[in-house]
Amino acid sequence: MTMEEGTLNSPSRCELTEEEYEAFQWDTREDCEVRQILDRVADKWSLLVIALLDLNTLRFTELKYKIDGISQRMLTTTLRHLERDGLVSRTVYPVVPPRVDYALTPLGMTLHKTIQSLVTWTEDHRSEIAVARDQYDKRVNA
Amino acid sequence: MTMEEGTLNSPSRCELTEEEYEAFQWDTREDCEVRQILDRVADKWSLLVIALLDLNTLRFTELKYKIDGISQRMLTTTLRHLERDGLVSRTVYPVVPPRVDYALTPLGMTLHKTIQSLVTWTEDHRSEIAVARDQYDKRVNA
DNA sequence: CAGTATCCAGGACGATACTG
DNA sequence: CAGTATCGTCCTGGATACTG
Repeated sequence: MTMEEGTLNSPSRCELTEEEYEAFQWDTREDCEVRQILDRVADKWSLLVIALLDLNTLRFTELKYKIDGISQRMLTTTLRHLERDGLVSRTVYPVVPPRVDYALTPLGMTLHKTIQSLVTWTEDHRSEIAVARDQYDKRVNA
Repeated sequence: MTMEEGTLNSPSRCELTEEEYEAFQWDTREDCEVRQILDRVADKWSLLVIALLDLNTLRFTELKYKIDGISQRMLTTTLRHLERDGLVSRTVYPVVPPRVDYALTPLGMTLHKTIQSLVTWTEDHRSEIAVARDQYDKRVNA
């Protein structure tokens, strides 16, 4: 297993020999590129915006309406970030009143499967998590 | 397609007829269970802790050492949250000096594939993202 | 409609000191 | 070693008001 450069992309433990395992080290440096991108993608609002835009192109107000609890400011910020990263495209129509459409770029679309997997996991295990929380709280308050 | 209750788990657009698509609506309510869990799992530090523990059991200090930039306080907080959600187990050995091992629970282990998919995506596309950022910055500064 | 600008509160977070 | 406790800061993010 070559490891020219540190990486967050790790094999599962069982795929490694004892030696390989010992040698393996993640790159968790705060300034590393992967962590910066992860922070962006794994962001609370980004996740929701991407998932919604994967369903279809939406206007600013439509997004704001569909995402409960997001403020105008945070929606703007989130969209700018995603646009900067090339995940979302912004199309302005020169009409009055203004119309701006947001859509996923091809790059953004490649995230669908990944995000879906995260959401699916959450839905599949939410009851287990609820149980775990109850037990934990009981243990602590006892 | 039945939709007894709103859900974040959405099909891809192409899988829907026009009608189904119109009827489809996510549950993005702020207080919905799925969003709460997502916020936990998609958290910056949680992601790193889970991925590291997936490689092997670690002690408190080992985790702190391996995760660049995390403070003692945040590590403790993150671990407590993950423990509460039943993703991480905490084992205390009654020795001096104390020894506490953290490991993924079976539930936590089921997250491996998902998180891995996220990290892999990030690594696969980081150059594209870097290019997009450069272009965006140039456009804005022009 | 689709933002930008400004202000401000609250929580996240780091630093530090202390303990079983 | 593995925390807890406390304090102070910074920054996220909400509320509000204004504009092309």
